Amino acid sequence: MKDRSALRLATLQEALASGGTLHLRDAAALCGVSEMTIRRDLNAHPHVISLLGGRLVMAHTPGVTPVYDLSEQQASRYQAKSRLCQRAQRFIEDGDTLFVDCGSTLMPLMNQLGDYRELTVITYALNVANAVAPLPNVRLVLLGGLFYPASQTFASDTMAESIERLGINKAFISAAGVDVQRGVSCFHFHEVLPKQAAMAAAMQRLLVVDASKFGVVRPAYFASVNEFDVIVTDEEGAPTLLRDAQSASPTITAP
Amino acid sequence: MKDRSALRLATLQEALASGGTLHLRDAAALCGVSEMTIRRDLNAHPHVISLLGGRLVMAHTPGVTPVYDLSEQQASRYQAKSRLCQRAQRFIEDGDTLFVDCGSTLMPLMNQLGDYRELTVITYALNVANAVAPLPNVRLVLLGGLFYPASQTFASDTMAESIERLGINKAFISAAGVDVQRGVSCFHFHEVLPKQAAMAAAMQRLLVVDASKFGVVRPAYFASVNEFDVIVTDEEGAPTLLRDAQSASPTITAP
DNA sequence: CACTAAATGTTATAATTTTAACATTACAAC
DNA sequence: GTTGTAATGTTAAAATTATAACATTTAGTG
Repeated sequence: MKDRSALRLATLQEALASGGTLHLRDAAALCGVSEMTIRRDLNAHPHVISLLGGRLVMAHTPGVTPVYDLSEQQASRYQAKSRLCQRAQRFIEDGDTLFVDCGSTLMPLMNQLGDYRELTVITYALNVANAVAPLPNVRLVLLGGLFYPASQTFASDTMAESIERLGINKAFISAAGVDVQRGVSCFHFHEVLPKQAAMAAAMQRLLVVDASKFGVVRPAYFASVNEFDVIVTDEEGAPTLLRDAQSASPTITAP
Repeated sequence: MKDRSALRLATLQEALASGGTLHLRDAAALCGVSEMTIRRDLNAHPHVISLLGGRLVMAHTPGVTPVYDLSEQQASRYQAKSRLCQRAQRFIEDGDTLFVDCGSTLMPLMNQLGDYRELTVITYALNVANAVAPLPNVRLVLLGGLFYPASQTFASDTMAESIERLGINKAFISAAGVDVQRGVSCFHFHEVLPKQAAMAAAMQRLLVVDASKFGVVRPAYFASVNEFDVIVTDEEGAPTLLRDAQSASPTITAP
């Protein structure tokens, strides 16, 4: 008589598979049993569906597992990223076609895109695509290929040509390291090609990095500092720090 | 003094951006204000973050918006889809390279892919990609392009060539209508090319449809019934119903 | 500095969810 | 049928979360 429980779980799982939450009482009605039974089912298999304040959600849904490790320190870093994107946002105009790089730096920017009348976003990052997909005013172009979980991005041989064919207005590029002598770098080699292609195709190149990346060098080099038209950052010293050792001069935005 | 609220919201948004939930009390501590203030912030902007039983989650997280329309009738349909996919699953072998079509029909199948040792999934649907992305044993190839919200799929001119270059083992195709005379059809025209390309490239073509699609014709025709090697369905009468009017004979799986 | 209004905090109360304990029902073996 | 066991239902109490009302603080203004 253990099948019953499994069958109910399957029912609920399917009900939730298409996305959404289900109230405990609805779940009970759906299966024709009491709420208590559903609770017991869920307790027996906590990995499939989780109960969040009386509502059932798929356990593997990204964004359901609790976050424990939030120190004050991290909070301020989050705020920093948000402020960084607020500054970056000033460069966006209605009707723009934006290339949006991978990583978490530019995510706050995506949340602010709903305010515009019409935009086009081009990206090769799954998290960026997911953030933009629900926005009705944003046209989304995802550059596909083989998925790399580490960076949540796609990569393919033909991505460079695909990018060339697109009319990119502004390229928002993120980085894991920025050094005046050693250039701009990231962690993963498969990110290099799309970044370079986007920078080559774009009319304006904007590097968005918080101050913690300065003086850091990561394995995958992809550009020199003066290839960028604008550098959006959050450190006061940044302008002099960057301008010192170079002849060309990107606009540097910092408080 | 409205900036404060916005700043807190940004903080929380960033805290949640990496995925996870945050308890109301932690959120309050994080921002250095009372829980009540966080509640008020959230109420003012209900579209960014939603409060689920005392926990904050990103509102756009797939699987957080409530499901309202779950009648008994639909419950049985969900079960039907699940059973359908259980039957379809029998055709999957370890090491396979699968093309997975768009729509909700094949979603239950994605939840069962974690059981295999190694698989490759090729798709042009965002919801399929999101379901598969977290699985460590599945290699994901997403066919990119312009995003069509109605079907959660991508489309591009070069998709057909991209598919040709891939070694597809089995193509799992879904449909919105199946008629012996008028063929197999779907709602959106931009789905036709990828479906046809996948069918052409695949070694085995499997049509997965529940019985409610029989005798239905939808705007976009993409194949005739006998182009499929296998038809996975859930109606008892299906085998005779389909085999009657055709000379070629796909294997038809039904209870 | 006083004054106003908005923002935030505090508290009590209401509503909801969770837990636990015990009652009932359904099923299987004899 | 009887009996035993597992599954499910019911109910009350505990814990948590949501709401509302009012108190307090804060920022801006003349």
